[in-house]
Amino acid sequence: MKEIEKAYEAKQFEDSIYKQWEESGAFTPKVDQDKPSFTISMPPPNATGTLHLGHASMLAIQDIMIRYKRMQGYSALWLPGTDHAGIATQNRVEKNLAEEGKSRHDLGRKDFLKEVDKFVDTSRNTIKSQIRKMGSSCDWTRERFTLDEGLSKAVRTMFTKMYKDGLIYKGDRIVNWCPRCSSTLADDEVEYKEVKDKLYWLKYGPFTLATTRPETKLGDTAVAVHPDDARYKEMIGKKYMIPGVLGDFEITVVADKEVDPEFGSGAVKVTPAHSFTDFEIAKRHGIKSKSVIDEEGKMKDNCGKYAGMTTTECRKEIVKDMEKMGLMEKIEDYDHKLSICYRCKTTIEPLISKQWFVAVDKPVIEHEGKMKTIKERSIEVVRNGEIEIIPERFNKTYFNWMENLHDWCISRQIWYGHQIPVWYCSDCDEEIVAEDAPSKCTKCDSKNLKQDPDTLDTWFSSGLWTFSTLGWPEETEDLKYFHPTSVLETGYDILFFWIARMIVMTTYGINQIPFEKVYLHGLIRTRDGQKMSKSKPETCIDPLDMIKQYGTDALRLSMVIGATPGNDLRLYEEKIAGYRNFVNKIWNASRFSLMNVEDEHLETEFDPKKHIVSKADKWIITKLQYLIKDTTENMEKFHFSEAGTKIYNFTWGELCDWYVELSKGEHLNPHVLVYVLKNLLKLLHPFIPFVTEVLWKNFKEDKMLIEADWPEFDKELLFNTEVEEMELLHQIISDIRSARAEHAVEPVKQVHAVIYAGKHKDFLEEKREPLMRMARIGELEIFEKGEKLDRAIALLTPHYEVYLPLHELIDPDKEKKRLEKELDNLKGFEKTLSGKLSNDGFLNSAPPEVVDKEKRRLKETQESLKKIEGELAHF
RNA sequence: GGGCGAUUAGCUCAGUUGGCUAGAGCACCUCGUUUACACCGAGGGGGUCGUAGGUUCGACUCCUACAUCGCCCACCA
Repeated sequence: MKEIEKAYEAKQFEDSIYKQWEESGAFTPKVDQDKPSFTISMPPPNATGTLHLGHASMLAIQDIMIRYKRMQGYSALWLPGTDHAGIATQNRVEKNLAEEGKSRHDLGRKDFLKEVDKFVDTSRNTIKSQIRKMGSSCDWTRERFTLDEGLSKAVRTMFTKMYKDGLIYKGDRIVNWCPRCSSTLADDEVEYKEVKDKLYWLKYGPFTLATTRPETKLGDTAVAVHPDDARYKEMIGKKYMIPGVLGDFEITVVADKEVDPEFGSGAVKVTPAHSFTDFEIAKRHGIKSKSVIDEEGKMKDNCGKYAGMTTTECRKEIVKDMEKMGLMEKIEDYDHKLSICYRCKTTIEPLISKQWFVAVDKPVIEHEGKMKTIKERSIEVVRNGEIEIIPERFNKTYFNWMENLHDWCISRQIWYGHQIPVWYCSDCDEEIVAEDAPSKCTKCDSKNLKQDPDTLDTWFSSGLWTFSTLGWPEETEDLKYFHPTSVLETGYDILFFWIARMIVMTTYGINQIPFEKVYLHGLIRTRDGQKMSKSKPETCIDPLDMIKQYGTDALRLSMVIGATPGNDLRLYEEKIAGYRNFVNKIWNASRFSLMNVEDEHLETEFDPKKHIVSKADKWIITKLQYLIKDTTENMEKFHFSEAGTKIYNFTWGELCDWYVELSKGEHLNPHVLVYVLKNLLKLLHPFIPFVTEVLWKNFKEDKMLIEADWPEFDKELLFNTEVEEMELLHQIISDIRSARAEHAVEPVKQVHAVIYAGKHKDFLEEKREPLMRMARIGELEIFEKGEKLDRAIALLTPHYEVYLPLHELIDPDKEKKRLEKELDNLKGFEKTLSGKLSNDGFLNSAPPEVVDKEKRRLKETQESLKKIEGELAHF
């Protein structure tokens, strides 16, 4: 007999349980050649972030996978870490400085970075403790940070390797420039915003042409037309002087297929320095470029009176001036998409600048005797199934993105991050690339060396994540044993940002795939499908707040059940509360059991031959076996929602509603109760680790649940005959309860029941006790068969007939109506079935077992029909 | 412009290679202090499965269009 609290209070237990797990070493797998390994690299949250639902759901899903595999006997490693998130973090610190009226330039690079480190150190601890709150069973002894010693070394090593392979080059190229961040952005770091803008029609020498950016006219060097456009055929290749606000300037007319003759006037002004398309056109035709916008988004000195203005100011002025000069034909309203910075939403200025790039179309990887580009190799590993993406439909998205990949700009003009490992000699201009800072110039021995001031794109280091965290470039035991990792689990929103780059960097860098499977989860949304956004706090659910109120287990379940890979999930508080109720239900099922169990029951090992006694035992044991089978299969297929739902239904609908209820009478069998419960706790543990571990402590086991063995399906423990019988019992009880309610028989009232049970007579006789108790029967008579009773409720099925002779309590009209309704129902069913069975097509084409089933059902329906018709004849 | 997803009860969603008269949770209605749990129990109402065709003996499930909503990608100035 145990004393257990009436309700489960999560916050009383969670922190101490987590501590016990961590201290037990269960999170820290060993390199063990006798065991298979299972590895997940945790997508590193930003070091300065705080836990949001996105993290919470990823942690829940990954923890489920890891705990499951750990219980199955794998050496299961879940490697945690944090990302320095260069631009994001630097922005945060700069913002803090701005409040003190300072800029990063006031501090200088060295002191500014000290400031950032200080900030990161404290906020990293915040996110780490929040990861623990979710119950994440990750190995903190192997925790990494993208900017720590080892990873920085990995970054420099990879950069050097790529440089030597000619994969990294420096070039003047047009880039996405964020004037606010003062940095370049990769193509996929650019977002688009719908804006209502103007389309300006300019009188442009012999042309009229449309543009959204009249200020870039100052940088125009060409006009492009479609090669087949008859209107401009004569002009191709010629040069024209164009009148402008700063005087005439010269342009060349070029023909290019990119130009859409349908749009505007069919002629495009070309500003190679400030437009991606124009840059490409100019390159194709050998046109020079003229740069007129600087890195602060202001007009350059070569812009006369407009010099120093922002592009927006300049646009206003220049439009005014053009109108004065009669150069403006008309201005139309125009909707288009503006490129903005994904971090700060500032308008992007495309401009030409000297940057570092990764060449994606250069064949450098030797694979099966062929030289392949990183692009080709990255596509290949997914196409040939070495890497499997779940759900599969994202393959298409991945291929499409990869195929259209341009050279990747990896330099960023910020201070926080991995500084590019390139040094320039001030004396001889030599460029030295090295893993470690050189002490002197390799060419002229000069000690006047200056490191490239730029840092690397954050995704460069995260691209190495799966192997750099395991010790690369050292050939560590961990690396050999745990890599390639098993599953990479993350949101589909960073398929390109991160997953694609890991595939690129790993297949090239160490000639391995980074992971075997990619599991993509969806976004968590509000109840009405909105994105939760920080700018609208009322739409956000704070996971930490939910944990406080409902417990981590409830939160985890609410994010896993109902979620399918790649699809978004709507989450709301009632849902979490619902799963808190479930957690309490399992708590109370255990509480009931432990109240009815002695120490000896807990101490003896379960012996099916000795301990399985009743048909009820056989029924629940069989159901448990099927549950074990289903759950294992679903876990293997990553169907976590399905697995969770089935365990939920078993726990509530079968164990609690029936087996525990049966146990309140003469069927109490502590051995089976303990056996079922223990197995159930194991199955539930990956989903709701805390409550299951707390309960486990009552079962006198040496090991903690986290280290227990996953249950195995045992087909010796299937008792299908008993299952059928027990389900008949459930049916009778439910039927009687239903009939009582319909006739408004008070729940406390004990009724008289007569059952004609046919071949089930002995079985029901055996189950007399629960039948009477659970259906509230005072006097029960069971016969094989007998006469119909008058003034009684009649429950008529092919397997049994139940009469409840309630005499004066029965309203004959009501009973007649009830029977008629059922009759209608059955007649409809009969029609469907006999229709099917008189159809030759069905009989010939359907599989025999389906035909048999329908035949059986028709027979049963007809039997019921006959009985009810007979009954109705008496009214 | 291209691609993808969703559309099932008032709400949120299941429905696994086509085969019970379509299920669950929440909400709603009726009843309830029976040996864990009111974070509970018993019972109940509620759906022409977005629309229109097609394939099939049989379609929520497969195919084709369309509609609505949402997402992603793309250099239309």
